[in-house]
Amino acid sequence: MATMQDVADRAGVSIATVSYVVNGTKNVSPPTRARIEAAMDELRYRRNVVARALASSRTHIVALLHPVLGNRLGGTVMGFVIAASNGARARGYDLVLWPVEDEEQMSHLLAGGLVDGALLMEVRVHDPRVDELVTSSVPFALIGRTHDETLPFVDIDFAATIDTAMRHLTDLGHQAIALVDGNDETGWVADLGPTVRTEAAYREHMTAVGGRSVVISVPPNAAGGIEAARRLRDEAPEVTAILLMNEQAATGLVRGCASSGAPSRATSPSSPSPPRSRWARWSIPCSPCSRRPPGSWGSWASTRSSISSRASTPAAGRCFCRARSCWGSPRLPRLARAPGGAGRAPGRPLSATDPAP
Amino acid sequence: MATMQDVADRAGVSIATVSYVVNGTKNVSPPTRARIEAAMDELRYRRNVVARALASSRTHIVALLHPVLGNRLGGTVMGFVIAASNGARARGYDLVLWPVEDEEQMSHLLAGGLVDGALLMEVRVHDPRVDELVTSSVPFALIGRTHDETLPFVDIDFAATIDTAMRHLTDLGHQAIALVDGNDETGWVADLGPTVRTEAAYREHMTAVGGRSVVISVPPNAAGGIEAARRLRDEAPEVTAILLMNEQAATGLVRGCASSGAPSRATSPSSPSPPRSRWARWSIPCSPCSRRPPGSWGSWASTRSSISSRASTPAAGRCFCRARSCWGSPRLPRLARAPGGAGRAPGRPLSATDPAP
DNA sequence: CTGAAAGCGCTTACAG
DNA sequence: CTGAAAGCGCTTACAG
Repeated sequence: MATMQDVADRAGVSIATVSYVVNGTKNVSPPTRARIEAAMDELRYRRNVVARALASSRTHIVALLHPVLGNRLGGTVMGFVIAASNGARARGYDLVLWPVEDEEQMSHLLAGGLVDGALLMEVRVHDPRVDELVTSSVPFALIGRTHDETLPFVDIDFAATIDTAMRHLTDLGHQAIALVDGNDETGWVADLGPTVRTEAAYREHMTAVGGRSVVISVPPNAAGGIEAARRLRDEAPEVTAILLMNEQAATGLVRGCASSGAPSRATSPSSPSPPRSRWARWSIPCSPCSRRPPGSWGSWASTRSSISSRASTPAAGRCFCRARSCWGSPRLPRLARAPGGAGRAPGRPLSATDPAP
Repeated sequence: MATMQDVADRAGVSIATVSYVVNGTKNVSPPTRARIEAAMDELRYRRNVVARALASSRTHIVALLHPVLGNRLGGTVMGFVIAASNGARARGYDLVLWPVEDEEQMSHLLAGGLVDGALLMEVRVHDPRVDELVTSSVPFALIGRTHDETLPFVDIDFAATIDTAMRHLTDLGHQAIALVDGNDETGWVADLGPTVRTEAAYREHMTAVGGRSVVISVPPNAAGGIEAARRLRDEAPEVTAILLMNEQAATGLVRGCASSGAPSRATSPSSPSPPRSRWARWSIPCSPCSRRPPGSWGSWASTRSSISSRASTPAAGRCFCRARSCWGSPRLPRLARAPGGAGRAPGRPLSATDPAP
């Protein structure tokens, strides 16, 4: 692999000049530049990013920290990943997805000086990884937020999401509405921002309308969904509609509800018999709702904000899962001007134009 | 951030000695070691991995290259990711997921000297990224394989998968079996190893049994699935079972088939009317099959090898999607001894004990 | 067992 | 506009 010195030798210039044209840091006379570019082409020169990082204290890498969960990465997460990747590239950074198990591993990564900045996903309300991020001197932003909302973050507006969902269901005439959300043995899922905030918004809504809050928390998998269906039947038989904030449990939930009575076709004119089950018909609106034939199955696992309901009236193509989000929250610009001075102050958003420390 | 020199000063030793204890490269007398370790603790020393990488020519990072597709990352992919991550860590490496759009970006990454090795996913039969990998001097392995099977790879055994699937369906009495696989406007999906090899195995099987091959290739999304259902109805009405090699189209396919006739409960004793649709009942066996009540809905999007069939007889808890895989294929050891000599020869599998070039 | 020193491949004030 | 030189924070033969 050709080095910058090789290029300099071949072009008959100093290594500094080569650096100037490679980085565009200084003006170089056209003839000199041409010689250097020719030499680079001939030698197939590629700058060594490790050496550059050491000399400049900038790696131009942003890490997207994601916990190593067994789960697949859903559409919502991938949306963030792709947007972050594009955003990084547009600013001259590379975005890498870094699977980290705990704050210990994170600390190792951050202290190593290998990343210029970090993005954290699957943020919990009380998250030791965020503490680690704060103590590190690496600029960061959260995708999701902790209880401390002064930290830089972007997040989905769960209150608005719940609001939209509840309005839909009450418009359909539902009053006894349950929330099924996530839980696991470690408490990890229960403390996730989306879980906590959805539940809070749901309870607040139910209290406001004078209804009873029914919250069923189950593991994020098919078995959890089945369990939720069973518990709903046993513990809250009055419930006619469900908000689902546990994508991985969706299939199990539907299956469980369906098997709690024989499925029927309530709206089919050729079926004179009445619905045999409370769960006669399920509708799970989702992103490509516009294409969804009314009353038919939606696409599974579309977004975390999927809403499932017993739609006694077909949903008629409305889409309920476009969660309003807080992108570009006023918090971000404010923190951008936050104190911290030069260098990589914690809590400061990334910027491609940051000076080297 | 404390430097190695700081630690050396504090412990009253040379920087070399600190390096020896940090890396365990040489024996250091217990008292000296103790002083150094104390100094490191007090200073909260963390070795700068960038400097180490430059000096040693090894970054201890392995990149898992994945194309930036809009799709979510399914269970199969995540299985590979997690296994690779654990494997890397066990050998003292960090595994990062690097989203790359094309071979151009890959070349940039590989030449930069930032990764010690690379793993490539979503391999196509003719894949320019693999050519780039071969020309680079970075050791690599493919997850999936191209037409050139002398390159180091691990892959699912698609022939065996199809064999198992076909046996299941023929055991159920099916003869007219169609394959629904993937396609897109760029031809990318159609050239994917899984697509190509599944289709080949399917056609071979059908030819062997004297049946007609029916292959429907549709985009990997819900609309594609609906399209497939329509085309099956129009172009191959004799088909009674389907192999699905297009996870993302699963929901659309089922929806499309269901709406091509009214759904019914063929096996329910309380329903005297005969099935109104050819697609009376669908069963999609999947990983957690053992938990699946016979004849009920499986979990969606479980593996690429999911098989959907019109199970006139309930599948009775058998699981058909544990694809046999080629992990530890004899190819790997052979290539491990392949020519290429010292350093990072192309085509040589990664090893934690590789000497620095 | 320990250390002095060269070197990894760049960047970047500072001079000219 | 161009270059000599120090320096980024380590590793690693080589000596002692």
